[in-house]
Amino acid sequence: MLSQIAPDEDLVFFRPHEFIARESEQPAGLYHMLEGWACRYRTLSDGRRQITALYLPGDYCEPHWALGRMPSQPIVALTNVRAKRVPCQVPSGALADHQPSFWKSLVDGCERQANWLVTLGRRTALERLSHLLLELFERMRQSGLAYGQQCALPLTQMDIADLTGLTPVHVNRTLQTMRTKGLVELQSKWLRIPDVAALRQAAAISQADAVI
Amino acid sequence: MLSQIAPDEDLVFFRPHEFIARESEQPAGLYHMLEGWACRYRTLSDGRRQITALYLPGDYCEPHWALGRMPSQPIVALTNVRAKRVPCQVPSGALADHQPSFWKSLVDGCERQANWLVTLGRRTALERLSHLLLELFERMRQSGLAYGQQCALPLTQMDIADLTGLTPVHVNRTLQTMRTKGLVELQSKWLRIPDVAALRQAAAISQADAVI
DNA sequence: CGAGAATTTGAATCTCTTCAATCTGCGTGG
DNA sequence: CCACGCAGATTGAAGAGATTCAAATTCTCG
Repeated sequence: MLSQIAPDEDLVFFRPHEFIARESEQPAGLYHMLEGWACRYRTLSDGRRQITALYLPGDYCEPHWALGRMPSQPIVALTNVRAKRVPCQVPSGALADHQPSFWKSLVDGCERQANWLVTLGRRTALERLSHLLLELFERMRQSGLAYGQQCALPLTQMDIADLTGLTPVHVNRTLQTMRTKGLVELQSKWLRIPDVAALRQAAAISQADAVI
Repeated sequence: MLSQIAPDEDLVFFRPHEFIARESEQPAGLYHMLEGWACRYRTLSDGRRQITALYLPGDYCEPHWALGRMPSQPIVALTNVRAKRVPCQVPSGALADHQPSFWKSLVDGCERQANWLVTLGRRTALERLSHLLLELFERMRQSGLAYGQQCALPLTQMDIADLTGLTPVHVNRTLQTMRTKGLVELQSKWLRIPDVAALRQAAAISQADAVI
């Protein structure tokens, strides 16, 4: 009984590169991200890697587990991560008030994936990077973690390459093009978007579309 | 009362190219596919198109709608489609026996998308086509619609291009390479896979991985 | 301050795209 | 029954975007 209500009982921490979940291993619970970033990915036998999801503060990692699934792709922390662990089931009982954010997390994740399929399948390098930076800024903003037109972005260019399906070298070159055009300022893990409308145009997103 | 139990009341049909759902328009219901194929897609302003989901017999189109979402991408029939329309909510009451297949459809769709992110982001044309054909064959097989090592595949090369993020021309050339190598036989909307193991290898899928 | 990680730069190469033309299969109508 | 028309499939040649490999530079942190 006591263990059920002790608040720090379910607080967990991860260090960068530490596994939060391994493929086909029952996770210890569902993680409600409080701080830090994590990602889901797959590595092919020859080393090619693709990141398939990014978990930011406020996200559930990973809603599917509550529907009786095991992780089909590993998840690692990208930064220091602080999270609340909750039982691997759809929030109910005392946690029932979490239901809305749980379902939102699940469906948002699905829709983001559908959008990324379009980006990876049909957009150019410049469009992919624009799309990624817009999405991340918007997600940070919605979590109250953006300050004006800037926010933290704790990814290396290699992480960005694995997100966008490009090589690190090409990410670097394209980022420089974008800086030259005044589309973004990105340095030392900090992102600034001087003109959101211009970046949206570069992302080949019609003004009407949602970013996330 | 009567209308609730009349069995053909909820049977609906669509013709090729007919919209099953439009972006941001409340759909008439959830469609449980009985026969035929449909797809979800997005078109960019300059005409580039990416298909983001394929609905085959047995699939729910589209589980998200039951969780209070509107379609974020349009859905059209690719062939003649016969489907059962059910209310836009998680199956309950008299339909409660559909719950397992409903949740499975939802999570399977998510996992397929995650796999496709890897394919679009990191795999070559030959690997993408191999992956697509394997997935489709496996899904048809699980629905009892495969015969030995063959099944129907009612897609044009242009559809395949929009699924794999390639151009129709390149799909054509790559398909010929695959035919030459004896990896597939594909003609007049009919697919035959002489050697599944060989095709899996071509898809850069380790033998342990699931296809879908 | 030193060492490893991350970023930047250059040159050559390759995969895939683009544009254009031709060929094939098939249903319709004369 | 054959001609026509059209969508889909096929082929060729040239070009663009991204990759690869290698090396140099800068950053970050212990």
